[in-house]
Amino acid sequence: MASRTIVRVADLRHQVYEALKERITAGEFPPDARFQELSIADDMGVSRTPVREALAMLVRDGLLEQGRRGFRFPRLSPQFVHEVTELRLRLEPYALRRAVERLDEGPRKRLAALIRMEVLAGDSDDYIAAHRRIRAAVFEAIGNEVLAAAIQQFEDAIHMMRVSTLSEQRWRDKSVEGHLALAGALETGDAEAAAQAQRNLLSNAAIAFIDYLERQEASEED
Amino acid sequence: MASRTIVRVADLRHQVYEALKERITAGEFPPDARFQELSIADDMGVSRTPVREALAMLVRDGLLEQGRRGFRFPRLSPQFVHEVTELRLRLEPYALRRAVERLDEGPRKRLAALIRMEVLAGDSDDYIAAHRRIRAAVFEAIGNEVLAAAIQQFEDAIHMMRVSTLSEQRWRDKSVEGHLALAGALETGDAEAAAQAQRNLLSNAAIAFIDYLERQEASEED
DNA sequence: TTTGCGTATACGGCATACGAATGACTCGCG
DNA sequence: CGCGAGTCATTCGTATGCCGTATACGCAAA
Repeated sequence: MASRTIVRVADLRHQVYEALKERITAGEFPPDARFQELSIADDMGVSRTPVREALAMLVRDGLLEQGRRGFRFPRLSPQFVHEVTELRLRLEPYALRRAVERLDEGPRKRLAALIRMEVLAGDSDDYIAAHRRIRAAVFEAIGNEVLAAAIQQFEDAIHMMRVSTLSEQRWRDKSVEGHLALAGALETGDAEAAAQAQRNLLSNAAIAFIDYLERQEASEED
Repeated sequence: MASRTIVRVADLRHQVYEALKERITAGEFPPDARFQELSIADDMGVSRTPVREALAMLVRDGLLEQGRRGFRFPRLSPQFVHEVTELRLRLEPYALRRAVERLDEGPRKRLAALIRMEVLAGDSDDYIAAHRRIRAAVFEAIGNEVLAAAIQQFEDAIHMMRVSTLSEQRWRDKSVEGHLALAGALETGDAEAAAQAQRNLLSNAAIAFIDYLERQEASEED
């Protein structure tokens, strides 16, 4: 008898969590979508219990917020964007500096090569996915899990912003440019240049999203 | 009929959460305590459901961790302490600088006065509680909720460390000294001095807890 | 005495049922 | 025709039961 691979299936709540998260970050839901325990449970063929717990996890991630009745998307205000950007500007350039100082030449060049490769991604969706992989690789290189966790605490909310901005070629170009600068700094081992490259990436991201929000608002009041 | 005061009772899960959190941060449980849904539910006279959700929230706070079976206290390793300290050193002095720059003279002096008052707290427990109130006041003064959230993400775990160290007079003295320096900087509006005072507080806290861990370890292998 | 296996029990994950509260809708009155 | 009160549908919060599995304990054999 052939030995069967034992598959340890994840908890239902985690499966529901992953499924919802994927659909949300893929932009499948309109901004005013409502998330109800029962309808999700029926859709997925599970009971409300794991759905409930999955929704609670998504709230923790900042991807949803809980009103009196049901769950909605949180409103991404310019205020929030500014506050997140201030935090990111405080942590991410520092993280890059630390990573460069900490990595040996080999891993450092490998990381740079990864960035150069990922950045070639074709369309918008590919690019956004590549963006995530780059960030994951970079922040793993910090060697400080707590710091990485602090940075990634708002990663999902930030991801939602990216979806809105990186679909435009011009912002994608800016982003590629910034990442190439980052890759260059990693190759040469220039910590300060890496930090500066990250600062530029962050500034551009904030500008792009604020711009998006403003146009959004303008088109709403017609 | 006399108009009845409307009391909005919080959800059971939040009540359970608060109750457990209070007991945990008060140090009522031994380090190897096990947290089981059923026994807690029986103790509090509720069902397992709200207890389940409360425990999940405590995990999110880093106060507990979930093994295959039940919930335990996470192990606070020196590694973790160093990582948290690195993050705090990155954020908190900056937050103080920002707060000083942002506050007008009135609120700034009120904050300083609050610190001077709280710091007089008598015994260890009072002092730890006062410590929390000071931090809450300071970080509210930043005016950046996201940044405050990032700082307070590990607040509960840090609180557990404080309980271990501030019970000793010598560390409490160091802490009072640091807070007085901070209050002085707030009064004069010296942002850089405030940041420096916070750096000192953090360094001492880390040294104190590492020292505690080492003695802990030494006394375990007897 | 120790190691390994088998069984018992305890505990957590999920489903489901029930009650309560909220929000929507309708009907009636101004 | 508009506004308000009452009713009804929805949906969340909590309780509880069942099931699968992890852990612990005891017994037997080496």
